[in-house]
Amino acid sequence: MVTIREVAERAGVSIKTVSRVVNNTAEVSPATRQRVQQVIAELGYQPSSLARSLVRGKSDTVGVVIPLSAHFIFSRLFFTEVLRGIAEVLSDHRLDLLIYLAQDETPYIQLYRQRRVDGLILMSVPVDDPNLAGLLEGEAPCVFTCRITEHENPSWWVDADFATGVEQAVDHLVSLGHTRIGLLAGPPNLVSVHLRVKGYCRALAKHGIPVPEDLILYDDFSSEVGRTLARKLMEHPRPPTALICGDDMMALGAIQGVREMGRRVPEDVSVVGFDDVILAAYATPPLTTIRQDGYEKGRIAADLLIELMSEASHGVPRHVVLDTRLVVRHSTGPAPRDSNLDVGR
Amino acid sequence: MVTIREVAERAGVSIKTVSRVVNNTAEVSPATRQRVQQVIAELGYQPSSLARSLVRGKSDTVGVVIPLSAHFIFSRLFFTEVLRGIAEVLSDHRLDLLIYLAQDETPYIQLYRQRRVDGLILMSVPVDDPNLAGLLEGEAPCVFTCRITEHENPSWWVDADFATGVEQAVDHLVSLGHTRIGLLAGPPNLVSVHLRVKGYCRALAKHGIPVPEDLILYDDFSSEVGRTLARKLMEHPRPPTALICGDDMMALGAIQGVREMGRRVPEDVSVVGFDDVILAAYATPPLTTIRQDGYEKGRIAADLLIELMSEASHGVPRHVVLDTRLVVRHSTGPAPRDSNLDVGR
DNA sequence: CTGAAAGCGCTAACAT
DNA sequence: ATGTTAGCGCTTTCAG
Repeated sequence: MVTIREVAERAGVSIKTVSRVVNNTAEVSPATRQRVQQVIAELGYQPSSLARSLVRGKSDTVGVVIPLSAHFIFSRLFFTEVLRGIAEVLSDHRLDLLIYLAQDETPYIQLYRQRRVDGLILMSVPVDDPNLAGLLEGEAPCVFTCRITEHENPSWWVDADFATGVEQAVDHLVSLGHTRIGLLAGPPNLVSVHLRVKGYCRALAKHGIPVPEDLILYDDFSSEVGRTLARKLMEHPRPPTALICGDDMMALGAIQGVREMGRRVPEDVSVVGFDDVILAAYATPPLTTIRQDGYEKGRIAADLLIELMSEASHGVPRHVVLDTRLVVRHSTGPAPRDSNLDVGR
Repeated sequence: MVTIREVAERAGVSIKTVSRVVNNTAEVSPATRQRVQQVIAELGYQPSSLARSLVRGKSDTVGVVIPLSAHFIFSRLFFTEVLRGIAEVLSDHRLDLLIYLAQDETPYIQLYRQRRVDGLILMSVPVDDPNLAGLLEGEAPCVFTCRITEHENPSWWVDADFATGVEQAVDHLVSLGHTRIGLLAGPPNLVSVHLRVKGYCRALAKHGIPVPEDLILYDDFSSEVGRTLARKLMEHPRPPTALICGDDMMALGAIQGVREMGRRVPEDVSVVGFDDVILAAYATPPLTTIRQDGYEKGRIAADLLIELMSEASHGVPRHVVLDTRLVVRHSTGPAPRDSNLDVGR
């Protein structure tokens, strides 16, 4: 590896002068500058980012922590979109992006303690994450791409308005005549899942429909789980005529499960997804879903972190709530005529 | 930030002893060890990875270079699968993963020159990438997840057997009675695209079908392009009855384009994709496609790199060719009866 | 405009 | 078993 010292020797100057040329700092006589630059080119010298970071006390790297199993995350297309947003903004700011898969209970905060990164972006942190305590005490600059509690807290975050999103879905279904609406909410240790349930209850109440506790199911986001839960609900004595799912993969699985039980989508059962990942539009039938903009979420998360890192005083916590939007496609339709005849039984 | 010096002072030992405890090297008396460990815990000390890397001369980080626009890459689901494979293996080896978006002509090799990473994994490098020269001279340990030339060269790589993959597709279509088969190959600056064309020609020859040069189209992998090219081919005086596409997104777009021109899939036109990303199975109709295992590709790439980095002598170049497999779903069917009646006109 | 020296936080010889 | 001394490659005072 070519070092600054070799360049200095070869150019007949001190290392400091080379440093000045490289960093374009202070004035160096044009002649010297040119000579140094020439040697740099000849030798293919590149300053060691390690040494530089060490002395400057920052790594110019941001860690994106994915605190779930890799398989799980990468199969959630939505995260890919968030990642794209993050990657673009970071790249624009010449910040490097370190992906960190935090399996199990990895104390990923060490990434910062070790100064491997200057800040952290946390994707999908569950409420019971053991790192949360330290993070909330402001140990490291970090922003979350999800809320981590429903109460006020000093964290910086971007998140979608899940409650309103689900409410939009319920409104849509009710307008189609549905009154038995199931909810495959997602894993219970995510705030966003609570919010989905909250929106669901709020919307039903608004329409004067009692909340059917037995139609609210919790489990991981995955098509397999969606399939299983949908089958289960279809076996209910009074099965729902519509299903709202925590994410699109779950919805796709649910469609499959519904069909396996001999029902059609959307003629017999309507299905709504969440996220509007690329898959949704291409599905069979194209999926009605609640859109949240992952790319934008990622961009904002990165912007927030950059702002946070630049403040010496970690300022007042900021958070951004992103709107959701119902995208109506073909997995939802009018409630079947006779679906509510058995109400009185 | 807590440094080794503070720990040493507080524990009343030298920094070297602390170092020994942290690295579990040499023998330290149990009493001392325990005292030091206690202080470390109290102070929440974590060794600076920066300083450590600097002195050890390696960063324990691998760079994954994505030398195309972020949007393009992230919309190619296949890369997400490769990334998952890479991430898992790296994580198992306690190697960090740096994502680098190399827009335009970024000299990404500097990541290594600056010792920011110990090695590079390169995704989808076009033949005209200006960094290739340096890379092939062995400037940095690197492995490619694609071939970069069709000839022998000293690079390490994993890649799928594209030629055979497309050949499998042609065989399938011919067995269904198709003789006019179009190819939406992909961007012309990718070796894998040349190989697709090669397999296509080889297979047609095998079946005694002349190669229809005007049915081979080159352009980026994207559903939009797939749509446009498919429409174009449908306007051909003797349109193909089957389309083989360079990847699944392109195939999905092609299905759309075919439909827009008033033809049905697969009754009038059969469409085959490539990759078998998760989307393929959920599409309408479910897509017949040539499967390549991205996850495996990623894992192997990472394994190869780890092997390469551990060899002082950069050994003999290794490469791995992955099998492809035709997955028949519902986007392909028998050639329409009268499709070849106009052969003699 | 340029250089000498100190030191970022750590590890690795080489003592003791 | 433990400490001292040099650096790793760079930037930063502070002089010249």
